[in-house]
Amino acid sequence: MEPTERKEMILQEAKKLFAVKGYYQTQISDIIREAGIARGTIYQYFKNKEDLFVSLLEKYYSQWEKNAYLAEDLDLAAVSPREYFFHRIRRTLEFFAQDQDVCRIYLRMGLGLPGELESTISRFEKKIEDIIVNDLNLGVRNGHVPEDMDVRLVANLLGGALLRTAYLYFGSGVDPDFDLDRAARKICDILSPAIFLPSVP
Amino acid sequence: MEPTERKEMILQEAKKLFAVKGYYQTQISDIIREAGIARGTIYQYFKNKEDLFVSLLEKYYSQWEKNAYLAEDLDLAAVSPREYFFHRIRRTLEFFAQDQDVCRIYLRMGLGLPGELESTISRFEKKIEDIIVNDLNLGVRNGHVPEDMDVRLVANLLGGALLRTAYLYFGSGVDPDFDLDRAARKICDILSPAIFLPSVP
Amino acid sequence: MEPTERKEMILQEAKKLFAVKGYYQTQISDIIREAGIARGTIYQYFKNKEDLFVSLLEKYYSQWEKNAYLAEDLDLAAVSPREYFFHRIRRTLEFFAQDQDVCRIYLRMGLGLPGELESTISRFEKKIEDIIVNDLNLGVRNGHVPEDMDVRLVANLLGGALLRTAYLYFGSGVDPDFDLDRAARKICDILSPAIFLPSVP
Amino acid sequence: MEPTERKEMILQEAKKLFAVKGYYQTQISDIIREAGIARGTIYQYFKNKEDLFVSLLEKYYSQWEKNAYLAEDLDLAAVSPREYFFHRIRRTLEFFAQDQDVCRIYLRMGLGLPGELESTISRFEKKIEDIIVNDLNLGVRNGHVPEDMDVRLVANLLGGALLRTAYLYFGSGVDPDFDLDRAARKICDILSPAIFLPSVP
DNA sequence: GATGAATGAGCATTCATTCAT
DNA sequence: AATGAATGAATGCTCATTCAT
Repeated sequence: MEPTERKEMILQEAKKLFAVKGYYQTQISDIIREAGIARGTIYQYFKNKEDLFVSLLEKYYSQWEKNAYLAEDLDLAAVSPREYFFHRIRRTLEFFAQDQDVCRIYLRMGLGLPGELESTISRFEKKIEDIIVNDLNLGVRNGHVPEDMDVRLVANLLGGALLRTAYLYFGSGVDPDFDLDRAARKICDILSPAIFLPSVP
Repeated sequence: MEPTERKEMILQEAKKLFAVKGYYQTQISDIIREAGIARGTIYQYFKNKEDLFVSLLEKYYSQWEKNAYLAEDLDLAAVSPREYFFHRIRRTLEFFAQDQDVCRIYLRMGLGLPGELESTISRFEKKIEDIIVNDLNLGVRNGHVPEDMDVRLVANLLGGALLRTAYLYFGSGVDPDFDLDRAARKICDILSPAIFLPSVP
Repeated sequence: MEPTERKEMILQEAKKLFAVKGYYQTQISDIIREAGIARGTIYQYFKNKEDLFVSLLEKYYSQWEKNAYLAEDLDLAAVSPREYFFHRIRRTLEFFAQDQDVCRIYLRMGLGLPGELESTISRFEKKIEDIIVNDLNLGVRNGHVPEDMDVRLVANLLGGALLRTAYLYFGSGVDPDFDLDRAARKICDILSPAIFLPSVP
Repeated sequence: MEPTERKEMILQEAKKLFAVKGYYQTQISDIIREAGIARGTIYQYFKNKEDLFVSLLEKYYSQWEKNAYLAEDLDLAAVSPREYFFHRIRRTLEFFAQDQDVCRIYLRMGLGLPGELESTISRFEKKIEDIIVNDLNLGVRNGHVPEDMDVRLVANLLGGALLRTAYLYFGSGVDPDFDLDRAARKICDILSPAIFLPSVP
């Protein structure tokens, strides 16, 4: 086997494991077992475990970067803004669709907490989704939300949007002067057109 | 010190550490040092490290649950759908605003990868944000996007929404029949009203 | 409760635990739980765990000593040697019969190895017993051993005798000049009258 | 060094330590110091401390089993019952003679109680031996016991026999209907021919 | 005397990394 | 380049003992 092939193969096996078990719960022993190589061999290709994981991230990061910027090939003058937006979304989905493992790793879902912890934290995320789904179904029944809405999808869009925003605002320290009402109002104003029928006040 | 106080104090110190260093990189030694207690004391209040972390998650989860459901006290007949939506958002932000550490832990930002890994993966998230910010600024200049838009906020809303959706679709296996175009179109249609001026095609 | 009573009660509970779980596997926590006392109380009556165990041993040792020497009250001139021997045996059995826990502790059966170890070592002792039982049954069938012999009892007598002798000879170092044949012959000569019918060569 | 040799070497060193200090008081640190290996090396050959001890027991158990059953090679028709008995005894002594450590471990003398406990419990065994020795010497002086008797040996035979029998009867619970007199009589009848001169009543 | 929260020395075990072959 | 036995720093956890109340 070519050295390049072998390095690639190790990365492949490591990726699967990291995606499922996360960084800490994936042992070098797991990787060499799956890759069918000797313990020392891994250190011929990677400085250490961290370097192996970074290589993985870098590899897919550069793939994604190429992919993401390709969107700029689009002739802005020729496509409508919505079309341009559509392509951005499509390219992003495309990137993650090619590899569920990369998806899990980049979306921090497989950082590897012991089983119980993982499920406790997932329960929180599931609950948020459920609450939004309930609210949306209520909105549909009351005629405030389009009947044909994919509520599961919208619940994820809204949940993802809100949680990320919370992190933006508070993740690196909470500003004591932060105006909660104003922020909530802004987010509400931005997202409302996406879910409510135009007639809704 | 009361036993309850002491347990609470340990949770406080552990929370700070877990938020900054994550689960694996936070050692029991760190916690006892910060809490100023003896090694064995932690095991008087918690079965083990995992139990301590779960207690933390459960504690804030139940706080959040109370908080989240309180929104249902709102008289649906009395408030407009948008007002209801606003309150949901406000309550969520409120929960995370009270504690940056809880915010980091629940949003899986502090699950603890070694420094280099953490920054590599953050770079990816920052990049996504930047690309969206650029696109939005372009939209502003071209008159497709409201001039007074808080682009940083919207970039986070969009980024969070899209990434979470990607995980929804691909996180637990990629369906070979998945229709990329259709999914992207749906997402685009839902989110477009939130960013484009009504006049944009 | 009187202090003396309380000390006695702790000894009672500790004895039961030590007999079943052994010294190391019996925790102070076990003892205070069974005795229904506080952790610190035990140290009011005993210097430490070791002292508690020693107190236990000493207590029964002195009881046994009294019991054993009482045999000397027997009027040697009045009883036959066999009667005297009988009384010694009876007194010893009597001592152990009064308390199975003391029996287990003194006979080193409950020194507390983790389950697997305990059973591995017991298997060895059971095996020895079985071999002797087999041999004796063979002897009965061949008419060398009395038909009414309690083979299980004799197997234990012989096994206990032999193993203890092995320890006498080799437990504190093996003499290179030790004459195996001579020793085995001596033991055989001593024990043979106890098992074989007088007619056996 | 060959892997097999190394495993063997670790077992050797561990055996010595377990024999002297017992299971609990023998630390992994002791073993690696004596074996001159690194801490982790032990876990390359044994799952854990318990597995190491079990391996030790199993190893010698199987050696003994082979040794014990070899006795059955003896042509029963060709040897007298006493000769057969002699060989059994010889084989058993032979097994323990080869290794004082194995002797101590199997005969539960090295199960490792802290120094003081060990000596307290030994004192009891020594005392029993002394009492029997005294009695036997008395018997010699009175002409009831053969003059050339090895009293120390017989004391150990009798002590071992009696103690083991006590455990047989009471170790796993004391039968309330147990007939002490009858049992003592039986034991007395069995052992008397082994010690008394034929003329003794 | 009694209590039980607090203590911390001590221990088994893990696992990324090395290096002689 | 490949191997895998050996390494040992690092870590979570235990449990007898203490001492302020």
